[in-house]
Formats: sequence, C-alpha cells, structure tokens
Amino acid sequence: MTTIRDVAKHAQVSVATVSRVLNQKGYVSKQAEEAVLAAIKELDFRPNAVARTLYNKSSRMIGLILPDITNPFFPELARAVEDIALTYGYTVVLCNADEDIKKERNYLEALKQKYVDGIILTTNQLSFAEVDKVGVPMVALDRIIGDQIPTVVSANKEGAEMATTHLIESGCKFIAHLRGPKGLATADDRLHGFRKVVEKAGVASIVGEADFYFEKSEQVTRDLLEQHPSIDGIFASSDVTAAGAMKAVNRMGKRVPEDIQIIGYDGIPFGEMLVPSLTTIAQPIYEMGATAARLLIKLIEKKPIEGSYFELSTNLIVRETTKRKEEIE
Amino acid sequence: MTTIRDVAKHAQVSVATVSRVLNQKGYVSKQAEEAVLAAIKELDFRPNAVARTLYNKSSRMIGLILPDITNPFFPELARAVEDIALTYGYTVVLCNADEDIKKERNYLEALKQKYVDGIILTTNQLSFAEVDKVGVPMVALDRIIGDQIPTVVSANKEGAEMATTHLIESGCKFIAHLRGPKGLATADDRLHGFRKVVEKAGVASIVGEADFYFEKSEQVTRDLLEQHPSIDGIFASSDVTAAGAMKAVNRMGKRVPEDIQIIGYDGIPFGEMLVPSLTTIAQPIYEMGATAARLLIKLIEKKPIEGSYFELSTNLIVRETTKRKEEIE
DNA sequence: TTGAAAGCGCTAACAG
DNA sequence: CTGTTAGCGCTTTCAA
Repeated sequence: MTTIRDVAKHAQVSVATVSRVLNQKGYVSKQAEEAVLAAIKELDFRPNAVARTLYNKSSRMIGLILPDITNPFFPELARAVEDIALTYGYTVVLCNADEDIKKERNYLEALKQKYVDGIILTTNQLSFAEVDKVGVPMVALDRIIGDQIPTVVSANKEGAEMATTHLIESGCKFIAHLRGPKGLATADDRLHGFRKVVEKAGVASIVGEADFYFEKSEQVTRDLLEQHPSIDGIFASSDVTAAGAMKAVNRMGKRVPEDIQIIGYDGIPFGEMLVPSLTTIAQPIYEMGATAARLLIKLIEKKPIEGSYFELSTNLIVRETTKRKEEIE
Repeated sequence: MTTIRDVAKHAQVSVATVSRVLNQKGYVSKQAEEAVLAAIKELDFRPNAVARTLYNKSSRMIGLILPDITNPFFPELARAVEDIALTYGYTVVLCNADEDIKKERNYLEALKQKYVDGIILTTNQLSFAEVDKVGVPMVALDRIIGDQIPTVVSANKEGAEMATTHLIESGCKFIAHLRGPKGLATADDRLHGFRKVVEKAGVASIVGEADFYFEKSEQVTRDLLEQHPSIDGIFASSDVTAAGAMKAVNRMGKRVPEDIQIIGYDGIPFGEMLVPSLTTIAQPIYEMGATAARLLIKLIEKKPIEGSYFELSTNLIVRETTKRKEEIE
C-alpha cells in the first residue's frame, strides 16, 4: 500500500504539502503541486479513507436503514437516496434491519462507530430517545419517529381518501380496507383517510389487518370475503398487500375487477407486473428519497433547512383492477 | 466520546491493559480486568471501530455488490449473505451497482479503501484482471468472473433442462425461450439447457432476448407471439421475465395456462404473488447466499476451502402457469 | 503482569 | 509557500 509518505518522498516534498494538494487547502506552489500530482499518478496512490475518517471524524458516508429489503418499495426508495447522495459526494451504506429491533439497534451503533455523517431511518420501532442519543444527524423517511426528527413522508391521509373515493366512484358499495401495522403512523393515517371517506359517503366498510405482508393479506382477505360476500371493493394499504388480496379473490373464484375492485398503495413497478395491472395510489417514491437525502445532507453540512416535516403528495394511477365510473354506467 | 484513555484513567491502569481486556489477549490480572470492566460499563465505553480498523487493516465487514437491488432476486440473496455473515461476526455492506460498470468500479475501490475483509460480487461486467488487482478476498455469486475466483452458482443448465422438459411433458409443441443477457454465463447456460432439450425432443422452438427486465420481456413476448401465433409454451429465464411474458400473453387476449404455458426461473416469492401463480425453477437462493458467505469467510480467515466452484441444484415448483401432464391427457 | 511508546495513514497547527 | 510535529483512538512490541 502506498501512503502519503511515499508520495512525499517521491515528489521530494513534505507530507504536509502532499496533503495540501490532496485537499486543495492552503498554499502550494505550482511547481510542488505538479510534482505531487505526478508522484500520485506514478505510484497510483489513493488516500486511505480510514485514516482520513479517523482524523476528520467524518466518512462522507450516510447510512440508510431499511425495515425490509424484501418489500420492493424500499429498494426503490434506496435508489433515490443513493442517486442524490452520490451527487453530493456521499456514499450510502444500506442496512437491512429485517423488521428486527435488535438489528436496528446494532446498525445504528455500528454506523455511528463508523463515523457515518448521517443516517436515514425508514424504521420506527426504536423510541425517539434511543434514536436521539446516537447523536448523528438523522432524518426519518416514510416513518415518523418523533417531531424532533426531520421527517419526509407522503400525504397518506389524502392518498387514502383518493383511493377510497375512487372505489366509490367506481361503484363500490361495500369496501374493505386492508390496513398496515397498528401503531405505524403511515398505516394509521391511511386508515383515517379511508374511514373519513366511507363515513361521509355512507358506504358500508370493514377493516382487516394485513400488515404489509402478502401471505397475511391473502389470508385476511379470504376471511373477510367469507364473512362478507358482498364486499365489492378493497383498498389495500400497499401494493404487495393488494397482490395478496387479488390472489385471495381469485382463489375464491371471483373476478377482479368485475366482482371486486382493488386499489393498492405505493406505486411500485410491481403493480404493473400483475394481471390485471394494479390501480394504485402512487407515492412520489423518488422524490421522497431524494428529499430525505437532500435534507440530511443539509443537516450534515449545517446549512439552513426549510422546515422539518415534508409531506409529499400522492397521485392516483388508474389501471385495470378498478373500472372507471363511466364504464359502469 | 469516551476513549480507551478515559477508561484507563478511570480504572487506574494503562491503556495497554485496557486494550488487553478488550481483546482478551495477553496476561491481565483478575483484579485489573475487573477494574477495567467496571470502568467500561460506567463510562459506557465502546471501542472506536475506525481506529481499530486503521491499525488492524481489517474491519470485520464484507461488501456485497449487487447489480440491481430492484430485481427481487438480489434482496433475497442479500438476506442470506447477511444472515451467515452476522453469525460469524461480520457486518455486510450492501452496494447497489445499478448495472453500471462505473459504480461497480467505484464500490470496489471504496470497499477496499474501507478495509473490508472480503467482497461478494454478483456482477460480472468487470474483467477478471480488474477485479483481481483489488487484492481483497472475493467470491463470485450467481455470476462467473473467471475460474480464478471462487464461485457459487446454481445448476443453470440442468435447471433449464428441467424447465423445458416440464413444458414438453405438459404438452407444449412450440416453445419460446426468453433468454437473459448475452454473455452472462448463467443466461447462456440456461439457453444451452433449453436448446439441448428441445432439440432432443424435436420440439419447435424460438429464442427471444429479454435480458432480465419486465418491460423488455413483455415487448419481446408480444413480438414473438405476433410472428408465431402457435407458440404454446414459454420458458422465461427469470421470474420477473416470466411476469412480463404473462402480461403480454394476457394483453393479446390469450390465456395462461390454457393457451400458453409459462415457466419462470428463480423461485422468488414474487412468483407466488402472480395470478395465476408461476411455475418456476427454484434456485436454492438462501443456500447460494449462505454458501458464498461461508466460502468468503473461510478465504478471509485463511481456512482451507473444499473446492472453488459450487454448483447448487435447482428444483421444479409446479404451480398454476403450467398444467400437469395428466390433466391434458 | 504491566506500562511506555511507537505507529496504522492522514490532517492541521505552528513555525519558519 | 513549506516542513515539522502532534495527534485522531487503538494495538502491540519491548522492557521492566
């Protein structure tokens, strides 16, 4: 391994000078600079990131802790975060907490130990206190940890209202909502949006708990449908959940959208892969990730931030699992 | 931040002693040890990972470079790698190269700079020479970089043979294969397996290039079907590709499996989410990831390895996109 | 058993 | 403009 000393020797200058040209800081004569640059090239020298980190207490890395890398929503989010981070010269370290609070804790600790400059959390099992004491700039993404932590989410309640309204406009008379995990603010908000609309419209409704898992969703949908055969619309709280519902509907010999209309939530590419393709509320996934990344970087660089709570709006994508109103008239 | 010095002072011993108890190395009196342990607890001291890494030139991290985090096959693989690595006390750093050779190169360099102890590569755009000169223990997973690099793959050719045989036994007379990217050994092997079986059976066949992308697969399938309306079986080289084919078939007003039978390759949960659910060749994804991780760790720890090429066998999972032979008789 | 001190590779005072 | 030197926090000789 070639070090800054080797370069200094080779270029016949001191290590300080080499460091100066490396960091473009302080005065260096044209001549010295050239000698150093030449030596660097000749020796194929690359400054040791660990040594730098140790001294600077900064690694130009940001950690991204995901709850479940297996749910395609999160990889999408990760892509956006990575894109922006790279733009600003930060590397992102992906951590998969696997819905396990212990792993979450470990990663938080490990990242801090590695002197990451900041962390984006898409998990919220940890309490604010626990997260806060890590003492590294953080932003919460798609999950809410506390109002002390800058947060980026989508407009879950409005999205849910849109979804529910769409089902009603499409003629549904009895709508089931497959809600996400209890206590998860995003899931609760979607439920509230749903409730608000069905109540206002006086449409029959029921709620099942599907968390965000396919299998659970399939099972819950089946149970719901058995008990309430007149259900004709399902608002699933994620696209994966919607897929579970579709499967259940299909297994029970009913058709989508003829017998039962289904709308998902997320807007991941996955929805288009289904047959029939999934009508859904698209979150601005890329924008969410990008916003969180930019926000975190501002925090890191101690630049002013304009607000600490960003709620990005969603939009309805009508595909094949719901019928437009006109078609049923 | 509390350092080893603080602990030493607190415990009234030297930093060397603290280091000894931290690493359980060298002689330490019972008394000293207890004092140190107490001080550590009291001060909530955690050794600085970066400083350790700098000295040891080892970080107990392994890098995992994925080509496309958005294809659900890779997150599955990542989970397995993580599981095993954690077991052995290694942390894994996920890197998403995004099918971009530049990012791949950057990550390779960055990981080396961070003193990762080893790297698992699931990409192969880089040449052996380029990969080799990084000088960090490596294993290739699901991709082949060269016979100098220990490799873990599944039995692609056999898997493809099974898939094709299954379609023939299910009554297909004209089978299309949606192949993966040219030059990718796994994709080439699947093609060869396909060819071998159709030729031997004298079944009509055709090959389309779908890479591993949904959209491309949908388009290619559509083209193939327009030109050859008598195609009645499709062997897709990945589950995502199969989904694209299903979509195309559906769009063209044909039914799966009645008109066209489809079999995928991978065995990711995604296949079960489709309607009808996807018959597929399941790779032992978890085993693959686990094997690669164990192999790499042996390499890192300079333990003997039993072989440098591991080909794990696949197996057929019959679901709804193909019909059993009996049913068609 | 223990501690002093050198050094992992780099940065930044500070003095020249 | 440039070099010397003292660390960043930890590990490991080496001598006591």
